Amino acid sequence: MRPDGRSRPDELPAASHRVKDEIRRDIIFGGLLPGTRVTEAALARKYSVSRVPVREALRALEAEGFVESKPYAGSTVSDIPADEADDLFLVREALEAALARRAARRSSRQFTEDEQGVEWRRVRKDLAQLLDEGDTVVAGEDLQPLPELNIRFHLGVAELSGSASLMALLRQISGKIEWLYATDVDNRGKQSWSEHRLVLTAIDAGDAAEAERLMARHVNRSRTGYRDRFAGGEEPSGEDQETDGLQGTG
Amino acid sequence: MRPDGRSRPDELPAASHRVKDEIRRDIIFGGLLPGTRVTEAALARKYSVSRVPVREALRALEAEGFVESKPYAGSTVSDIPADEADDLFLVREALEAALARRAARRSSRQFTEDEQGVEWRRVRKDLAQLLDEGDTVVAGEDLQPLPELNIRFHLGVAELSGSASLMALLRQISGKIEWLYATDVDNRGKQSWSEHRLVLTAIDAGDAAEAERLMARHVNRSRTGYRDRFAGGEEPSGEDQETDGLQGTG
DNA sequence: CGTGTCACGATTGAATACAATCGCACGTCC
DNA sequence: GGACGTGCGATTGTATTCAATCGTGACACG
Repeated sequence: MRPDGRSRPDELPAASHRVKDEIRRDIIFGGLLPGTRVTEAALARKYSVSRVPVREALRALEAEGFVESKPYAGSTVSDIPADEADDLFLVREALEAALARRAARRSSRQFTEDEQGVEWRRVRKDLAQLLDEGDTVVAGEDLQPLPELNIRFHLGVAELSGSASLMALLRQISGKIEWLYATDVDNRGKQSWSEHRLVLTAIDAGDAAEAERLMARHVNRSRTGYRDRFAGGEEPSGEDQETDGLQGTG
Repeated sequence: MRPDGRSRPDELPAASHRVKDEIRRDIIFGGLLPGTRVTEAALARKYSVSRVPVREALRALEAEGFVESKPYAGSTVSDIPADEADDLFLVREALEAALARRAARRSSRQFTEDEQGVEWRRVRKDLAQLLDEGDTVVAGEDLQPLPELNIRFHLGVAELSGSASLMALLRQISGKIEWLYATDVDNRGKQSWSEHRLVLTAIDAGDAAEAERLMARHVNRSRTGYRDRFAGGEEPSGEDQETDGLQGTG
């Protein structure tokens, strides 16, 4: 599934893209904390490239919202206000529900038309391996690799959906969320991971409605889990119905 | 409100950013059709800069999903499959509902703390002018400038929300949607625009729930309008409830 | 002592120069 | 005649170089 971002196996990652992924990874998991200023020269030295690919990476990350830049003032790692977490989760729920639904629908169509089916099967196979890998981690002590596996799973489902636009959106949102509470993996990790297999099963069965429902529930549980743990119910935004529910007047 | 992206009035746009906005604008409104290959040299000539800022702009637009690049193969304007439209609308609804709610909540707090209130008032004032401008356009014959005004309004609300992350998400989604059916402005334009004033009124009143509801309804009407006009009900995704509705089990 | 000005180092923005890669037409060989 | 290898033009990727700007600290002045 190549959850690293690019999907073609034949393309060697240009330094610009490689650096971009590295920096983003450092931001989400590693030590690059919000607010820290990152200079192009330092990044260039760190990744053994010139400043040009670093600049391109920073522009891309700026568009993704992971860094903020001002002309002639440099770039700093942007910080996520914790009070945005709940909203991010709400958006993510709508997004991932759509992705799971599309993936399931595509799965049921995949057997007839053999076009690009090889690609689909490859991603599906990688996802299976990913699930097993995650199970091994969950069974062990050190849950530290779980957040990254989590992102890779969700991006894998997104890739199954076949929608590049929606997948790009997910990369932003899931990255931000994982970034927000990678520390909480000890609590939600085990149960949350087990839900992934359910979602994938529904996708395999081609049950779009079920896949959508399970994924929405999965994300929603993460949201409430996060809120109960960190925010402590600070956002009385209508709580459990994330949209108004009355519609169709148009 | 400076819906062009940068919010500080004191910063002069770097060529990289300027070119980025220009290209994106050309993609959404202008003549850059999906699938067309764009070479760096041509863009550099067109905007009278060197290739470097063009490359940075392309990397940013690639991250935003407006162009696709492969190493040593160049960049092409990405195309939005029409069948993603409905999902984009669903995500946008959740996103804009959150943005409107945040804006309203922030509005009610704005009078006490005078911090950055000047910024808020500036954006609010620009929005008022924008509404009037749009009304003038709607009253006239040529509705062509309406899509851009539409984006600017929604980005303005996003700016009122105070959340940079969510605003970045909106820039992608709203751009894509406006890109999808800027042609349909003749149909939905007039009524859709009138709804903007309602939303802004609710925000001014600080009524978070009402602002959220109105914005969600506004986006939802756009969605159904688009679906009835273009897709013709090809997506039986549960229709009018965009999420499962059962939650809170976690 | 506070304040405004200015010069300098550091850093970013952009342009030019060079290297690497791809697509394609041409030619050769079977 | 067709398949395959090759050379060249075009384009992208990267490095180097230079220009523009910002922040800061010293210093003179009121």
